[in-house]
Amino acid sequence: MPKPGDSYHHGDLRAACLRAARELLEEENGSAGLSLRAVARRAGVSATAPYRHYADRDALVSAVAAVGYRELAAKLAEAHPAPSTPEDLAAVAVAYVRFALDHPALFRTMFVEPCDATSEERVAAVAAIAEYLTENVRRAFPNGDAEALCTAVWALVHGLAFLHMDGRLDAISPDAVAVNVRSAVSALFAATATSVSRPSVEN
Amino acid sequence: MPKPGDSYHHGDLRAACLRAARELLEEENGSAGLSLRAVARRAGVSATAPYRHYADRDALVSAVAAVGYRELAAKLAEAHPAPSTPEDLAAVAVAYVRFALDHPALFRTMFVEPCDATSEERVAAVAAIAEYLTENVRRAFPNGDAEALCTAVWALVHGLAFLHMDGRLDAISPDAVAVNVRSAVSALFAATATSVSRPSVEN
DNA sequence: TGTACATCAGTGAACGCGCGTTCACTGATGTAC
DNA sequence: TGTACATCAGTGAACGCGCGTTCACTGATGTAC
Repeated sequence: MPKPGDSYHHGDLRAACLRAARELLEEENGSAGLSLRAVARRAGVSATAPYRHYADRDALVSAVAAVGYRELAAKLAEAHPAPSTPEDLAAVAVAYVRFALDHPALFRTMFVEPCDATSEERVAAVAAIAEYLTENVRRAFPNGDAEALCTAVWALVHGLAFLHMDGRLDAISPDAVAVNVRSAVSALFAATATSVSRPSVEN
Repeated sequence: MPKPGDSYHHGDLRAACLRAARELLEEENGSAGLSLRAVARRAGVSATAPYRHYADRDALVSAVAAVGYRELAAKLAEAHPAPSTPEDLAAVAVAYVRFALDHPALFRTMFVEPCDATSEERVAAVAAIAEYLTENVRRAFPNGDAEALCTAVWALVHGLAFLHMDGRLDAISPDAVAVNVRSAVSALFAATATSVSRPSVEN
């Protein structure tokens, strides 16, 4: 017996739309936004079918963004399940930038499309990432201002992601990018480690 | 006697298009891209008139982006004409973020629209900013790795700009944003100051 | 100084496009008896 | 187990829109004589 909403005529068109959207974003060459019609076409369904599952284009886009946030969160966790040292955090930072470079169109959709405050799914997904980051930073720097450091780190990796995506920095290979990210992030962590009078092994 | 290309029928429609585009970007509510027709409308001219001055839409957009880069460069220089200390640089960083928040649509056009490598004007304007940043960082940290630090700082302010623009960080007032930026940037500078064995007054 | 002419900036109709969204529909599905 | 029916996912035609771009044009300008 199929799960509710799972296998009607099409067989879970809702999920199929998300998948189609993801595919389109992966292939995306230009900068054109996601279109409902293109998604329907890709899902092999009439242009109006998605309206059975999404109120309008914005609802679809918000849902796609939510998927993206969840995937990003998974990648970060995968980079290090429970980061507790600056080195661990640096690995997470590298994963963040790598995700952006691996899925630029999705990343843009997540962050550039206007934030739909009414999409609970999306809001929850973003909040989950923010919490994850803050929690990890707090663990790595128990005596620091986790809030501020978290903002700085997020901004740093976010900026690196965008600048690299836009070709503003000329690190060609993924490895070079990783080195780049790692050194920038560790500089930031070093600053915090020294500035927040924290018991140091060396001293 | 009018300068060449200055006062034909319209009186420098080329410049008028740029002005119109700027106005549209200032007013921009949504996320819709700049359209040639909208620019023409705004300039009080037929839809096809701009084609006398721009090969196509991309050419116009690239020209607008170039204007934006020049304005940004001016704002940075205005924040501090020749920054030589970390504090001076922090002021420049604040100016960068403020520019983005004051002109979000323009900023997006500058950085999100695909980079047209064939637009000399645009390439030159970007290069000018990169040089300006590197030069200043080099002056402030003569013994540091200016290249790397420059990337980190740029990424940091760029990320802060985008996260703030997208409402991901909840600093409401411009002043709060400035404080935010300043503390993040100075953390980064502090790291560099300590890590690059540089003569310190305190020690 | 006056006239004839070449230049070329701006016009307006037209093209084909993809878009978001509406609407009345149709037909497969699950369910009540 | 078999039939009648209600539900509702997906259809397809249609709407009005703004877009980028083309084309033959027109009419103001600057210039040559």
